[in-house]
Amino acid sequence: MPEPIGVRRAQAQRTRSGVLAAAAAVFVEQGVQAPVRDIAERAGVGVGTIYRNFPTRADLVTAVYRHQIDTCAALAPQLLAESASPFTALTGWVDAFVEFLVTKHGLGAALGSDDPGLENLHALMLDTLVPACATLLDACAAADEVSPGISAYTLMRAIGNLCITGPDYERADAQRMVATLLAGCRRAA
Amino acid sequence: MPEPIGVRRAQAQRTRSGVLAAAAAVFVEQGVQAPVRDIAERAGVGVGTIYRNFPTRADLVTAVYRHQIDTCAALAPQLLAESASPFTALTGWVDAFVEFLVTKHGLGAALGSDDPGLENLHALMLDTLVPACATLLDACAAADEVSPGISAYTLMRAIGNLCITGPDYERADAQRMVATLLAGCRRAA
Amino acid sequence: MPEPIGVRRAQAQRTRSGVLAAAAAVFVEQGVQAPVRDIAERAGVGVGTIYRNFPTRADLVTAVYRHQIDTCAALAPQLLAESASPFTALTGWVDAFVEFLVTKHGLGAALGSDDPGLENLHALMLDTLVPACATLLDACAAADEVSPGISAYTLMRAIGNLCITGPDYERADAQRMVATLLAGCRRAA
Amino acid sequence: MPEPIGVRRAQAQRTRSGVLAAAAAVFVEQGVQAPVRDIAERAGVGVGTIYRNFPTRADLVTAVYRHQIDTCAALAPQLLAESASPFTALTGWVDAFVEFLVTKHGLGAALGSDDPGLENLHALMLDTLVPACATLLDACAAADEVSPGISAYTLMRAIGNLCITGPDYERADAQRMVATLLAGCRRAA
DNA sequence: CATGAATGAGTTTTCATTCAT
DNA sequence: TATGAATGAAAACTCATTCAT
Repeated sequence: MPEPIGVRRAQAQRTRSGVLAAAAAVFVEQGVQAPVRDIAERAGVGVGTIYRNFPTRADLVTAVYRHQIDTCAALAPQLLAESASPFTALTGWVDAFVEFLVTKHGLGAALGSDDPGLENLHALMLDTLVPACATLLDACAAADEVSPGISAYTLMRAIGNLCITGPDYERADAQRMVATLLAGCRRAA
Repeated sequence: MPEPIGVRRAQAQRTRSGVLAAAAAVFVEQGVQAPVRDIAERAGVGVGTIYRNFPTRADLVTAVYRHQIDTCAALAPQLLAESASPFTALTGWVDAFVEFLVTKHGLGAALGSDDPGLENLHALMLDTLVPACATLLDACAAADEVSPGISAYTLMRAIGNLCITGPDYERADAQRMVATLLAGCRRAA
Repeated sequence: MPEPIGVRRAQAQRTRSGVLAAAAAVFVEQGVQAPVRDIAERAGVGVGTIYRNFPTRADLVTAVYRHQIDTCAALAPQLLAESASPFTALTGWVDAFVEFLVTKHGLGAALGSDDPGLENLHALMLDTLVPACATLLDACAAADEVSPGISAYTLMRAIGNLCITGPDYERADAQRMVATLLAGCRRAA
Repeated sequence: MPEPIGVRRAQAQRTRSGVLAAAAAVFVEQGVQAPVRDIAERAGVGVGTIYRNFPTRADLVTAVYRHQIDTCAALAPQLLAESASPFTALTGWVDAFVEFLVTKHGLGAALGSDDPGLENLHALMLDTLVPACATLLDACAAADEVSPGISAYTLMRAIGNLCITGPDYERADAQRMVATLLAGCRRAA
């Protein structure tokens, strides 16, 4: 009774999705360094399955955040088109980015980490988020709203760092500091 | 003459200093979570010596940074007295703080960590650095140079985070972003 | 057919049994505080396997002795039914208990230990062996063959202690002393 | 200024006594396996001093208990002379022995241990306590008060074991069980 | 393809013991 | 002789990773 290939593939995809959802949840609770076993248990699969689908931890981390990263990137042109000024668009976009970061405990640290295994995530950022942010920054610079000397990458790393929360420095604090940083960018213009 | 205490004490002090130096170096390379054994090897001592002098990792981390923290704190009143304006003093102090942070890779992360073993370091900051910074912030607020809504603690955590460096986000980037953050504080005034 | 579960489970069971056998042997030689690594080596498994199957030392100790403890407990009602007098039944049961103890060097000490990790074993005794012994003691007391003032728990602890053997105080000595203790119980009646 | 030898020797003796007192106290609290450092701290000396005076742990343990052992041994002929019957003398002597054992937590276990380092203590028992006890036992046997088949050594080991106390099996329980054992000896006569 | 038992390297931590002073 | 800093072997425990089924 040879199974139709499509069924298998669909099942495999479901497994993969389950792992991603579990990993996302565990990352929120424990950070991206959480034990593989915890993720496997949460997903209801064996650890082997995790390793099959995501040979390295970075692969898993990357996959977990790829969709949200893409969504975030896509927001840039949309905001630019809708907003009254480029800086307003930038502000809106950064708000969304921050929201993304503070919801995923540990990702900020992951972005700032020099763990060689997290290169993929870095690459993903460089390839999608940085250009998106750069578009906005360039528009702001063109409108003379921010200094042209600030690179999108550096700004995003800074924002990523500011979003590393903890006791006595929580979500709201991170949001305020990022807003302050943006204000500093504008003033520099 | 049961013992020439002075000699022994001097030797012990030398050992202790050697451990501190080794730990500082290893922290720069590997962060404050570096294996105790690595520090012992670098210091040329047994692990037991580390544990004798610094029973917990936090004790070691704290000791490594205590002197510089104290120095940094002492700088605040001095700058306030010398500077043309409170904000200039604040800027100068933050420069020194950043210098301290970027030199000690991993300390920024340590400050932001919720690792229970790092409470001592937290306490040290709260007890010395935060009041020093608060003095400057209060002076700035009194001179209407910054918004009164920014707490010294939050600002320092933010600066600490901004100083988590890595590939493509290095010392100079951190310094620029901190300056931008400060500019944002001023603008808010 | 994602997995032939039965085979795996059987193998796991075999591993578990092997660990139990190895632990039993090592306990005889070194006592229940023997290094985990020694047990792992004797069993031909990694230490991780021990920890997987028996997260705490107490879990392992308990598992090693559970079967024999249950068997011993089950003997009590049987002997009571078969024997000419309650005291004869008690004597027979204590013989079996002693046999159990002297075969497992170190268990007597384990029973007497206040090591918090051995609570499980204590609990196991209290839940199974003590009631079994109490049944016999009560019957003896009812028949006026022993003094009613002796608690089953205390008697078993005493017997456990008497069974801590060593050079110049071996199995036969322990047996004789336990018999003497029992004789003392009877005399008190 | 050459010190008079006698002064030095007296000082050394004082040190030795202090160590013995400290060791006795620590043994009561932690058992004879207590860390050497704890004893040194309690005695207010360095660990080196302990090792100088008592190269092995057994030397220390033995020295700690030697005086009391001697005292206990000396009690035997005295009780035999004073008592109405040999068995009464034996009972009194055993009471004293038990008192000695239950006051020194861990000594009972030490007596029963096959730790090769505790041979000295064993030897001390064999040389002093066993003969003392044997005198009493022999007298009892001669008076037909106990069975002649019980060796003093075995009886003392048994008593030592019965005196290993712990939670739920305390001093009073040990005393009762020892009394029961003695009763058993008598009955056997 | 999925499973999860097994592995063992890596880390922390404790303490007996030594030895320079 | 006394000191106690230093040592390092020993033991516990964790978790990433492999692989037989």
